[in-house]
Amino acid sequence: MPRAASDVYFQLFNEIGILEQLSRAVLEAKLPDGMLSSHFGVLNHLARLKDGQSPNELARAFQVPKTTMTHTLAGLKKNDLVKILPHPRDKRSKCVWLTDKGRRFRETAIHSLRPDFEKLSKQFSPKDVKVLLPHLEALRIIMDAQRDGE
Amino acid sequence: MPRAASDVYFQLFNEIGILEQLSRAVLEAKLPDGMLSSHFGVLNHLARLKDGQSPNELARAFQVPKTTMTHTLAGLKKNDLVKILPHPRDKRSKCVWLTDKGRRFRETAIHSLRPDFEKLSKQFSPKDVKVLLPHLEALRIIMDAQRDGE
DNA sequence: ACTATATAGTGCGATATCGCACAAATAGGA
DNA sequence: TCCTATTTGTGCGATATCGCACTATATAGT
Repeated sequence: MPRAASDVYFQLFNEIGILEQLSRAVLEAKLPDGMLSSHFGVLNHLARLKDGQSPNELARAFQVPKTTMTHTLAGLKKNDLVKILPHPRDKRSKCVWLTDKGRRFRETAIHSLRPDFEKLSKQFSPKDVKVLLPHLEALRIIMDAQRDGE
Repeated sequence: MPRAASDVYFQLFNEIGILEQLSRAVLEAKLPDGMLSSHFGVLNHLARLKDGQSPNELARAFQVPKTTMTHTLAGLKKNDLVKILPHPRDKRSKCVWLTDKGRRFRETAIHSLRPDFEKLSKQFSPKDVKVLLPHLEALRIIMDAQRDGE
């Protein structure tokens, strides 16, 4: 692979990294005190896809060590945002479920971001987003698959 | 702003967040032992833009508390990847410069990512990247400006 | 010049994240 | 069945990150 090609990939992930920093700051500014983007991320994941997943599945989904997920889940559980039940068949494992409070919390957090999106939309329209989004999704799906692949 | 519009922005940043997790894992897998993406990020920033910046400027660039940057820079300095000199005029401030070792380290790290990019390119070509990159840059510039703006 | 305010960097304690190692349970093969 | 290897979650200690408060310096207003 020629250097120029390698460089564009590097640039791509550099931009993604910067954008993540910026958007995380916007999100965390809206979250209540002890709440971190890692907590919100788990709530959002459970709500978007499905809850009842195991801590281990969550750890792999977030590319984070199991111990970190144990800790994050403990925080969510302490605030009654999730409930953690034993797995019905596998006695090693557990299942993480959203509580009603957890669902409401996520909804509220998303809602509170609307003014930020509103402001952004004046310079970067929803149509611009709709152009961008499919490409990002495609890239994400590919990278996700390559990760599982080995 | 209608809910549907708000949702696409949320989706956008969700994808960006996931992609950042995935790419950070790829990078950190290639970094030597005590080295973290936060360290590499600073080296890369100093190399891409310009070195000689103050710890405070770096902290603001990375959206991170000053104390965190102090700590990160201490780690880089300990490994002779940066040198930290007093600011010539402002006695409160300091200037962070890359050492030759720091520059080489960054080059090596970037080089070591080439096989990963190579693999990715089979499903997501450099041309695909070139379509994506300008949109991301535009968004990043806008968000960066809005952040400074207030 | 003097005072009040703002800014740069850091020490300190709290929390988050990580790597290692382990116990309990499961899965797979002889 | 029995033995081994794998998987799941967690305790523990180390490092990273964060918020608060403080010192030293610089800036602004008078």
